[in-house]
Amino acid sequence: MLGSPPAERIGAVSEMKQPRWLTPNEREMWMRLVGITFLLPGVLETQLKRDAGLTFFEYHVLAMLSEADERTRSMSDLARWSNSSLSRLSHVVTRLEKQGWVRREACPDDRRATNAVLTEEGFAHLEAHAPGHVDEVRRQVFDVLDQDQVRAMSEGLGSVLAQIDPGSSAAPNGHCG
Amino acid sequence: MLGSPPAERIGAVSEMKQPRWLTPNEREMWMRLVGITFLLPGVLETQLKRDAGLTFFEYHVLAMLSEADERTRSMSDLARWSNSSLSRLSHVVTRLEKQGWVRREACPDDRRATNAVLTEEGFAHLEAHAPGHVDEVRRQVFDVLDQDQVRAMSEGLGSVLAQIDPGSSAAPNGHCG
DNA sequence: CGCGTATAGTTGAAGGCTAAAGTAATTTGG
DNA sequence: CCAAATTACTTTAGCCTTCAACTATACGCG
Repeated sequence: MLGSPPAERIGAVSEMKQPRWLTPNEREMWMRLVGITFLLPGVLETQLKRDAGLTFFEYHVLAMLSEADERTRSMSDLARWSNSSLSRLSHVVTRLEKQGWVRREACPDDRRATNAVLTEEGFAHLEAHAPGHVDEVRRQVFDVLDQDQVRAMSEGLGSVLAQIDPGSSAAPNGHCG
Repeated sequence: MLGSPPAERIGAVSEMKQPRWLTPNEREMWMRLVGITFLLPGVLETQLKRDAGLTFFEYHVLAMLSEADERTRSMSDLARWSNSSLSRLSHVVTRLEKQGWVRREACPDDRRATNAVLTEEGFAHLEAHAPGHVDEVRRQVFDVLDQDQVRAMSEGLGSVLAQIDPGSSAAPNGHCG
């Protein structure tokens, strides 16, 4: 239900606003993209859960924190950087806090804001398991792509991402306070 | 925690098995792919839930059924076609059954097997809302890509998908019975 | 100032997903 | 031809996510 329907059903000339069905090429790409969005997180999560006790999303949150100034970001910024809602992030940070990998701090400048800080243990845990994760990413993704393909996909994916998340390119890097 | 670490930490020549960190190009592509896998399903689901009362995954299941022989597939085949576990599919089909969009049928040939059948109402519902969904897919994805980009991405995504789901290309089309 | 609105974040309930275990039928291998 | 292993599917429980509601602070402006 994505490509064009049987010819008989297109007949009615008077019909307004024919849906712009996907071409065969588009449909093929679409099926593949859907397949990847469905399967890739699960594949990576299997390795992460087994080796590091982390969700793919949790790993990503820790990684985004590790690259921030002073390993600290406001919840809102961290949500933007990890492509999540504030609510989802809040729940996850609560979990990570219980593990001792992240700590919440009040922001002195803006008393509405909360900073999430990656703890030493959190950083150590990430550092310990990053190589295994990167290896898995390589095995599943980059080992089957050559440099030109990487460049081409990066370009296309960048366009789509800019479309679905216009705010992402404007993400600040700092924390508050 | 995906690109190379600061130079000081690479110093130890004797260190075995340096992780194969991502190059800047790879890292850029990776961040974009992760962003899309996190955000795209949600974006499409917003439209689908509002207009059709369907999850992205539910829509996909109905779509895969609609294209099968007699709009019927065994649960196992349907799971393969919709990139899901049998368990997830079973839950979803139960839900779709309650809505009257899908019906389960025993398979006469193999009494372990169950066929999922798209009902008339299910097909009508899909047909009614497919144009809106396709429009959304176009807006979010294909309107920002030219034909060459579509071909290039299709190729790259195909390689990755083949890697993470070797069984997907061998999916049969028929139902049992 | 003070009112309305926007921003920042948390929480709780409802529902979906995963993993593991359970049932049942079929195939395989001795 | 029977036991063991495999395949097909369902179910239960627990975790995760989403959605809506709520608190609290900051900003805009008449």
